[in-house]
This record gives sequence, C-alpha cells and structure tokens, in this order.
Amino acid sequence: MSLMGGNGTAPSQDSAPRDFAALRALIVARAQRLPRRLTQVASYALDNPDEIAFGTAASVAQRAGVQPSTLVRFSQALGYQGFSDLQDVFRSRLRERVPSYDERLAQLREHGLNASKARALLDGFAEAASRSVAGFQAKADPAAIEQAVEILAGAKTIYLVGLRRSFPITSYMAYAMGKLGIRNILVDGIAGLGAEQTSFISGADAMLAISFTPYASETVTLTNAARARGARIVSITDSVFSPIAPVADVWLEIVEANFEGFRSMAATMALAMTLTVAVAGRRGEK
Amino acid sequence: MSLMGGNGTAPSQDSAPRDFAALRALIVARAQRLPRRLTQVASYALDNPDEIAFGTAASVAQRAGVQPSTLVRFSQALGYQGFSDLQDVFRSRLRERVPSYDERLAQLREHGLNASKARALLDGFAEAASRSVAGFQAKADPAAIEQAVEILAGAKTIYLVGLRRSFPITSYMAYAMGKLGIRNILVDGIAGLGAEQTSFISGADAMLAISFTPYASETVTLTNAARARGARIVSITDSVFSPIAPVADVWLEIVEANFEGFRSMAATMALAMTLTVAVAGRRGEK
DNA sequence: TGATCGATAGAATGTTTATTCCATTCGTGT
DNA sequence: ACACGAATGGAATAAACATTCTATCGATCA
Repeated sequence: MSLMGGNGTAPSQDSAPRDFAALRALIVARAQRLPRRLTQVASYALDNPDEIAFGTAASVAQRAGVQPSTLVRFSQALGYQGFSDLQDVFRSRLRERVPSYDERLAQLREHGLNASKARALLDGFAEAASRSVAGFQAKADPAAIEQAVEILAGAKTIYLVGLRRSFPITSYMAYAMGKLGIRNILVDGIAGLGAEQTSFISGADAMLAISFTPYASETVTLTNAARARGARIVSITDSVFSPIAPVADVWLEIVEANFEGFRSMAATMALAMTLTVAVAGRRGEK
Repeated sequence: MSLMGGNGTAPSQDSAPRDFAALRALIVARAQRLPRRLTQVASYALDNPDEIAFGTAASVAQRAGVQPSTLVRFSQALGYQGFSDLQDVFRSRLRERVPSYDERLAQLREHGLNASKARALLDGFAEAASRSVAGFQAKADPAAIEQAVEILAGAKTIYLVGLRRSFPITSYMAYAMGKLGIRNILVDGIAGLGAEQTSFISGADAMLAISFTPYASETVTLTNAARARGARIVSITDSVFSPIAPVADVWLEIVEANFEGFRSMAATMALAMTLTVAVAGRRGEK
C-alpha cells in the first residue's frame, strides 16, 4: 500500500507508483530536476508510452537516443527496481485501457440483438457510473474538498455516519481508514445504538455525515448532537436542501446519475477514496 | 521478414495475417480443425488477447494449461515463424487504439503544478472507476451473469457474504434487495457470528459470496459450509485462483483498476446492481 | 586552476526467454 | 490387435535480454 504525499524533491525511495496516472504525474513533477539524459528519457517516455510498454530496453534506448543503462538509472531514480519494473506500469496502462469506440461497437454487434436482459442492465448501470464520475469530476469544488480534508485530518477521531444507501460508503471508509491507521468510529445505528456510539464525541473530533434523499432522520439527529458537542462536521449530500447541509462546516454536493431508478454510487465512492487517501497523506506529512 | 518456404503438411500459405482482425478471423475459422491442444490455445487466445500481448511464452502457457512448445506449434500452424511473431500481432492491436493521450497530456500541463493534491487524487480515482467499469463491460460474460440471476432468483433466501473490502457491496445489495422485497440475509461476521448466521441455510437457498485478494478465510469457510448443506453458490472474485471460485456453481470474475494501490469498486457495484435488479425482474415475471 | 563528486557511455555479466529436439503417448485405420 | 503417423510433454539449447560494473567525462566549488 503506497500513499503518503509524494513530494517534489525527495527521491521517494520506498515505493513508486504502480498505476500509470500517478507515474505520469511523478515524471512531470520530477522531470525538470533530473540530470540531462534522464530528462531526455522522461520527455520521450511521456511522448511515446506505447514504445516503452512494448519495446525492449535496447530498442527504447536507441529511439530515445540514450544508452540502455540510462533507462535503468532513470527507472531507479523514480524508485523502481529497474527498467522492467517501470515497464510493468506502462503495460498496465494498456491492459486497463478503456476499449476504443470501434471495439465497443464491434462488441455490441457481436452481442447483437440477442443481447440478454442482464447485459442491458449492466450496460445501463455502467453508463450511469461513468456519467456520475465524469459529472462529479467536472463539477467538484477542489477547495471544498481540501477544506474537508483539513478538518478530517485534524480530528482526533473521525465519526462516520451513513445509513441506508450511504452505509456502503461509510463502511468502506471505515475499512480503508482502519488499514491506514486513521482512528475512526463507524456509526452503523445497529439496534438503534447510534446515539450511544456518538455520545463521547468531543470538540477535538470530526464527523463525516453522508445522506441522500430520502434522508434518514437519525442521521440528522446525530449530526445535530455532534455539533452541539463542538465537533466539526463535514457533510456529503445530493442537494442543498438536505437538512444536514446547513449545519456542516464543509458541505460537498454529489449528484449521482441513475438507471431504472437506482442511483449509481460510483462518484460518491471515488470521493470517499479521495478523502480517505488525502487525509492519510496530510497526516503523513506531519 | 518471414518468408519460410512451404511446409510439409501445408496448413497455410507462406504469409500470415499481420493485423489482429484478420488473425482473429483465421483463428475462429481454423479452431475446429486443429488438434486438441491447439484448439485449447485458440480458445484461450480469443478470450485473453491481452495476456498474449504482454505475457511470456512460459506465463501464457501456464495460464492456458499447455506447454510453451505448444504455443510455438500453434503459431507455426497459423503460418507464423514462432510465438514471438504471433505475439507481435496481438501487440499491434493494443498499439492501434490511441484514444486521446495528447489531449490528456495537454490537460495535465494546463492544470500543471497548481492543481491541488485532492484534485489529483480525485482524478486518479475517477479514472480508475471509468476504466474498471468499461473493462468489465467489455469482458463480462453475459451467459454467466444470466446463470447467476437464475440461481439467485430461484432461491428462497439469498445469503450475502462479503467481508472486508467486499462488505460495502453486500451491504448495498442487502439494502436494495430489502427494498425490492427479496428475502436476504447479510452475513456480516460481526462478533464472529458468521457461522451462526448461516446455520439455517438449506438446499432451497443460495449464497452470493464476494471475495477479493487478500481473501478473508471466513468467507471460504462459510462458502464451503453452505455448499455442504446443499445451497447453490454464486461467487464473485478477482481471480480464478480464489479459493471460492472452484466450489461455486457460477463464478463471475471482476478485475478492478486501481490508483495508488486502492482498487476501485465501481465495476463490482455495477454488477451488484445488475444482479439485484435482474433477480427482482425475473421474480416479477412469475 | 585543481580537486571532487556526480553523470555518462559502453563493455561485461548473468539471467531470462523462445525455440528446437527427441522420446513417449495417443488416435486411427487396417 | 497391430502398425503407423500425428500430437504431445519436457528437457536441452542458443539467442536475447536487463542489469551491473568500470573507466571516462563534465561540472561545480574552493
């Protein structure tokens, strides 16, 4: 598990990105401060990722105008064991690549008119997920997210409140935070014990409250109680009119697309992961 | 480069397809008339083109359940010089789809370094979600899903088993199924009561077991116990090698993309919604 | 200007990899 | 049931490969 804010200057020895997006960001960030030949490799790598994915060290080196050993040094400067290790990440990018439009069309034709009901449903939910994620990415307010991270990172204990449809989100965050060593309490409201679970919340703590329509009244009650005890509140809702929006210190809005009346959870999940990892990163800096 | 003279049995001309579409057609056409092991390779190649593109002869052979030499013979039977020659065609397929890399690069340079860390994380998780969903949509086996729906729809009670990272999925399904009037029991393993929760499972019931690496041993135990009592098993895993894959009546594979070591849940969520709604639909028909 | 440390090129090395070869098995037709 | 040819598994082999090592070069600071 690697996270920890990757910083600018440090060689970041212990772990290098395993996914292409992070690696690309790392290369962009480090390219300027690298030695001449390594900068040359960085530039080539960003411009010709496919070459790196498929080529051999010798062939890539020749095309980039450097020695094979330079590729190894470049990889190691980024924290990888060697060129092969770096190459794996470039390959993963192609493995996970979203299929091209033509490919999808071909596949659609293959499934053809005898497409099953299950496939129709899957396609619908998949599309809803994509729309949700893309929509949130476009509309999200980075400043608000930063603020939320600030509050959560500063809390002694994070109380996670989410009932009904929001529960999968908070339960995921509880799991991930546990793995990352972030103290949290998952308020699940089982057996109506929600009030007891939050009875020790203090001004040093924070509550993350997630609630979508139709609102669970208990979430509102718990949020108000936590606020009365001085805790900071971060809320995630699908509307300004949510009863927990006005009492929150930071409020994040998410509108999920839906299919057949079932709303996606993809955008909320992505936000949950972002918050979790960002809090861990923020804490790691100190 | 390859202009081998004609070979003894003359299974093909001196030239083999250099583009993937043609090769695919050739394999489909010839598959039936090939020897047993070569048919096996043909089938594997059509199902896992990415593996062939990236793997080594040894790794592909192992996954396909044949000897490396068989891969070479297969390639030669199709008119190629050897496995590497055939592999080039599989790689060209990935090279060809170049969606919008330049576009993304420009965007990255534009946001540049002034993009917040939170935004970088969000973009990463959003991309992972999109890739996961699209990838699953492309690779999913509609017949298997249909079968899973059949089993679940026929069950008196559906037992939902998913611990750790899989719990958000099962807890969502429990919520949604509850709303739809589908009788289910969410086995959450709280207080180690997993065994008690499943002790009344019978042959009229079904279990949906979700497990990803690292596997929770309790999930395996519960699955085996349920099978021993005669329940039908539907399993969702990220690998054939999952201990719960072989004991299941239907096995669905999901490979989620990951960012910074955190795997997305978007594809699994979409599948969960699909199964839930499909089961409700199937029951509604009767 | 001279000394020192990092960067680089290119050859050497040891490992990985595809391929070939051969003995054995399997299937088929007499 | 026998013989023959094709098919297969597995070890042997040779080529390709990434990586390491060392001598040289270049830049920076005293």
